[in-house]
Amino acid sequence: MSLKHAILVLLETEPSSGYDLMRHFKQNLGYFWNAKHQQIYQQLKTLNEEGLITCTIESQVSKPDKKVYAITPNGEAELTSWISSEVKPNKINDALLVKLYGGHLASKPNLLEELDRHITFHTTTLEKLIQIEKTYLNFPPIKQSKYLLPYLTLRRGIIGENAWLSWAKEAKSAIKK
Amino acid sequence: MSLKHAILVLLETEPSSGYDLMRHFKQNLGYFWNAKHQQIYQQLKTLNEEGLITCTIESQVSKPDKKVYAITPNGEAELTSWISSEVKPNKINDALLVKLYGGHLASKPNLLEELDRHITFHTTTLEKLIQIEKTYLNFPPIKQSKYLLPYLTLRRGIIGENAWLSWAKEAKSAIKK
DNA sequence: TTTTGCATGTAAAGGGTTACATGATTAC
DNA sequence: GTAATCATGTAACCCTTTACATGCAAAA
Repeated sequence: MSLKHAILVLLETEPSSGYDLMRHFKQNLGYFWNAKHQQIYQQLKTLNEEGLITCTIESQVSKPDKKVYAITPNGEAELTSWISSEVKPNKINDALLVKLYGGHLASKPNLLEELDRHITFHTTTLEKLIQIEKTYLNFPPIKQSKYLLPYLTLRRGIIGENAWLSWAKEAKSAIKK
Repeated sequence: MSLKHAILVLLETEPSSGYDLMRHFKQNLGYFWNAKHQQIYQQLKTLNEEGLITCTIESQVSKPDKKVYAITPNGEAELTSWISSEVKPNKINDALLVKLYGGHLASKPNLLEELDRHITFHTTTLEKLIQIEKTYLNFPPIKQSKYLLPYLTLRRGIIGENAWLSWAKEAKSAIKK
């Protein structure tokens, strides 16, 4: 259960609405945490009931009202304790690999097309991450060291996507033969 | 929903009991699909009710009875149709990266210890995969080409774990500074 | 004698997806 | 006029984890 903690981490940086968090997940954190808006709104409700965050309604000009959530001292305590505890290594459930494993039931063109679709997706993701990295590398050294830890998670994305793509290349040429 | 299909893929190769499948998931497929025994037994029950698999009880000497499941023609049809359809790219939810992202709330030694724990885990996984690869590479060419697709999923594991480890190395030395 | 392996499950709770639902504003 | 962006939610269902539950055989 870490959507809870992912949200707390984001709120610890700055108070945000559910919609803000949603964008954050999509843009910045998408390569390591994903959540749908329904899940985020529900989780915010729960965290609010648990007293880990507070809610303030903000009126806006020519835009709907916003519910801005901020972390409470209790929330900070919960987050700090979680951050200091051990996390289990990630569970991997990869449907594409299940497909490949049983790929003798599909046609070769079918498999290659599917691989290409995924290659397109991963290439786009990698390009986005590289763009973000460029921004980071243009920061002055002080700002760079301030954002080192988020940058390292970005590096994980870049290294991971590169590895995925080189695997896909290998797999494609092996299947073609 | 692919535990269903992961099980069908395995049963398509050979009839197995829930316990057999569980071992299979732990040993061979653990780097791309994970499931607990409770989930497997439940899913087998469902698949049986849906008529995608059949169940035969096998008595054994000095061991408990076994329920051996086999795929039915309906199951084969379902599996073939799934294999030929598109799969969504994997959702990534990585708690360790959430922790790192908010790592300013933890101590440096704490972060490094956690990284080391995960490095140990990934190193062990990689070693196991390399052992399996060695076995494959000693197969005669005909057998190699027969098991090419499962081998490619193994390659994904090896390339992925190598990438993870080189990231972790980079992350550790960046944090130490 | 205690642990490991074989073999199977139920029940409750938690986490995540899909479908349904609304409504204003802004840009094309 | 049509699509996208902003903004929030409920309900049903599906998937996964954790806790509880049993029992024999073999090996350490």
